[in-house]
Amino acid sequence: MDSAKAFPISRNWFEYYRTMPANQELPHPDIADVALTDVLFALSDPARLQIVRDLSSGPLEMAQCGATNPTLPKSTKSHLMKVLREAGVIRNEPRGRERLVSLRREELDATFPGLLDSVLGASRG
Amino acid sequence: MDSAKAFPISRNWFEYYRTMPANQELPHPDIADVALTDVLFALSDPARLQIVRDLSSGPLEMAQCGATNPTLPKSTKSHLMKVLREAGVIRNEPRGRERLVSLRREELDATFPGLLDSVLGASRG
DNA sequence: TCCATAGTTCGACAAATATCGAACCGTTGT
DNA sequence: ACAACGGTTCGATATTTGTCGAACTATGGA
Repeated sequence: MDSAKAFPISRNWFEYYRTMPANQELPHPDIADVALTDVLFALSDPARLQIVRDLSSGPLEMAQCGATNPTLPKSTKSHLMKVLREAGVIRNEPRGRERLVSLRREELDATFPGLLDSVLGASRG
Repeated sequence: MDSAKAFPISRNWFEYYRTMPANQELPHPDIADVALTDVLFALSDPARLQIVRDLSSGPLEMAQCGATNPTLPKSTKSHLMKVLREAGVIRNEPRGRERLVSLRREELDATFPGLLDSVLGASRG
């Protein structure tokens, strides 16, 4: 009876292992499937935009990304990454215990020419 | 006592005339006060982006803007315009009984070089 | 003078997003 | 082995944003 307690809230073994993968491959959308409005929305949040700026000079391990915001709860940060990832803006791949995050720059440039450049080039936030 | 009924819901004369101007000047933000994220957010909605595209070839009277969406309630449309206006993307000025809507292209280009071009140039939505 | 028109604001409600602790897992160092 | 670490997912809650009818107004024309 307490076997239910062994697994997370109201979830069987199958669903459990299907929905709780840590440090595993995360789904990335095909760039052909992302809409311009998705990208614009992902970039429209200051915290997310800051992450993108941090990544503009190269890939980073996730820990160094929001270095500007050291008190940011990790679940929140993870969520920001998720929005960016699902919008096709960043790639997030497991690297041992950590995760390497990078901009999907080439793909974005090919699909939305000049967009990332103008956003990153803007002096004001 | 029924003088209260003469004016809209629970509002005195002063507030009434302060908050209910139709076909009057609407406030436009100084371009120096708009953040990049505000612009990106305004453009991140398909309906709003469509309006911006409609305006890319020149000012339009409001009625011709969302011509793609003829069933759109006017209050909704007005709201879309408000978001774009408050983000500094469009100008909305009274023109007799109607309103002339236009892109604040020069100002935006000067402040966020290349942004509008890349967004309008994108083939995909 | 009166009416139809274009468009804003309000107000209430619906839907999408954000926030963050708790639970959890694989990796790595000890 | 095992505990600390980095990071995701869940679930609940708070906040923002979207939707749209109703009320309202100035304008322009009949």
